[in-house]
Amino acid sequence: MNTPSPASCPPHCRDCRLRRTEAFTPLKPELVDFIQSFRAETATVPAGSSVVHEGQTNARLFTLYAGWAFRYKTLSDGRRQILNFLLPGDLVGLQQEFDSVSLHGVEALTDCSLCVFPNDSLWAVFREHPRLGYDITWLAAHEESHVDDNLLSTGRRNATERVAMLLVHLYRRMERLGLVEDGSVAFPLNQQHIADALGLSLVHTNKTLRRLSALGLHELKNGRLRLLNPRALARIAEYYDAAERPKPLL
Amino acid sequence: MNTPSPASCPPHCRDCRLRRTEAFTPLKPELVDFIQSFRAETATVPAGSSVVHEGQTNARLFTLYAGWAFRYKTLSDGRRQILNFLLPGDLVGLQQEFDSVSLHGVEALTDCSLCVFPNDSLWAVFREHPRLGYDITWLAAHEESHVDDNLLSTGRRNATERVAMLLVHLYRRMERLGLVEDGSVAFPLNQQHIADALGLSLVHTNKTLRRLSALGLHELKNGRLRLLNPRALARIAEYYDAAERPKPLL
DNA sequence: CGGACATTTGACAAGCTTCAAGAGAAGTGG
DNA sequence: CCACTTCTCTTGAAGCTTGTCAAATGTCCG
Repeated sequence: MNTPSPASCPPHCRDCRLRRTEAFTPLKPELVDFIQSFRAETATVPAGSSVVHEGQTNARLFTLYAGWAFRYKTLSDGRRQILNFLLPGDLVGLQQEFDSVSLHGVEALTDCSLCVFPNDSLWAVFREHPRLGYDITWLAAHEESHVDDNLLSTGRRNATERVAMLLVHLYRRMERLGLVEDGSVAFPLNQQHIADALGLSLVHTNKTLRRLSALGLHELKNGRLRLLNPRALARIAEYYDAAERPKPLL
Repeated sequence: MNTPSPASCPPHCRDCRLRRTEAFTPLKPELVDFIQSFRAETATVPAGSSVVHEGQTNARLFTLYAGWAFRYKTLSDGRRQILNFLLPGDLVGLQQEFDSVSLHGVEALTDCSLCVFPNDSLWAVFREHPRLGYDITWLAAHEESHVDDNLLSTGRRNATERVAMLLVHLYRRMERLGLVEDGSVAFPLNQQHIADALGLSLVHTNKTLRRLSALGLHELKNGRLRLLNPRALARIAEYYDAAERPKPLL
């Protein structure tokens, strides 16, 4: 076990650790209470396990409370593409609420804690609390924007640019969540994950990572990522820090 | 001018041509009337023109009523990635409603007719008509699923598979809209568009297209696409016809 | 006819993938 | 505590897919 057990969801959403950070928009207490009453259960899943299978029916809607996960799709011969990474506060499973069949899989990278919402109740949320419906749409639009970025990377950036992009992007997201410690962030991906996220082979991913770290741009060690030259990495990736606004949290 | 002027939005949404097709979910007349009252204006834009610039502020939200368009992102040296294609009925501009700055551009491929909605009014829609808010979320989730597919293609499919995917995908979408005529559909993309959508170079796109058409799989002529061997194309692309359900329409 | 633009083709270069194999690191069981 | 296994990381070499360069052909339109 290389990842310590993550914080579990507190029994009361009012005590939610995430809501206290700058990363999320404040919500009226009565709405927080509604979210809690809406929540069907809390759950934990171990690192490496599948949270939602590709093609699974009746997958649940949930918020990732702690830990890392990713969405992915595969082709029949096993080629896998990671679509985006999921960090605490991300809402997962909207697509299957509408489609019944999940078109992508979700896998836990570390042990994860989830706040699980009941099936087929999404319409009730919109009807009773339009504000939350609006927030959900906000989250959906922002997840799409992450996928847009990844598509630009795999389609038009070369290997070096892709790797730089991934490192800066994930570092910034963790930073946003207040999860920088000693100038580094937890980084539970192995090189196969990076390769699958960037549309590269494992070998080429390794060589590209080595080149960047030999240039002194980053350090990846003991499951933690440190950006030694964040400006250079951002320049390579053309990463524009879009002055992230607080996100809604369900 | 190789594309005939598209149908303009009718003055009354109740007369909307799109609503009469199988592709869209029926909506209570009073909601249709609300959408009409919500609509700020109708507009047409000529083929090739920019509808939304990358980085534009205060871009509008609109439904594409007729014609083709696409969303894209570019890098500073001009490399362009097309994120997805927009066909009649698609809702455009949700991301910038939340972000104020548009993170992607939108360009008209053909002359287009748009139903334009006023700025900053999205929250009012959710509040007054949660049903429409729910539908908007549905559309957002589905657009993301298209981008997911494109990311899988550029990340993990080879050139032949990508081209086959694009041809089948766009043909099926047009078919869904009832726009097949004589076994072919309008296809206003040039090879540069195809290349930019698939993350390939123009030259390689050309050679791949030629190979597929030499094999008798498709025919691309006079701005129209005909699938001569749709099963073979679908097999190459691993395209699974997800038995499209009717979509909401705003 | 001339100009602009899209398509097509060939030749060559390069980036990335595949194959192969060794070195570390971490967990398992005797 | 130490072999043993397994998994991840690393490196070199060779080959193939794709990109780049260049130029010809075709098409549309003024």
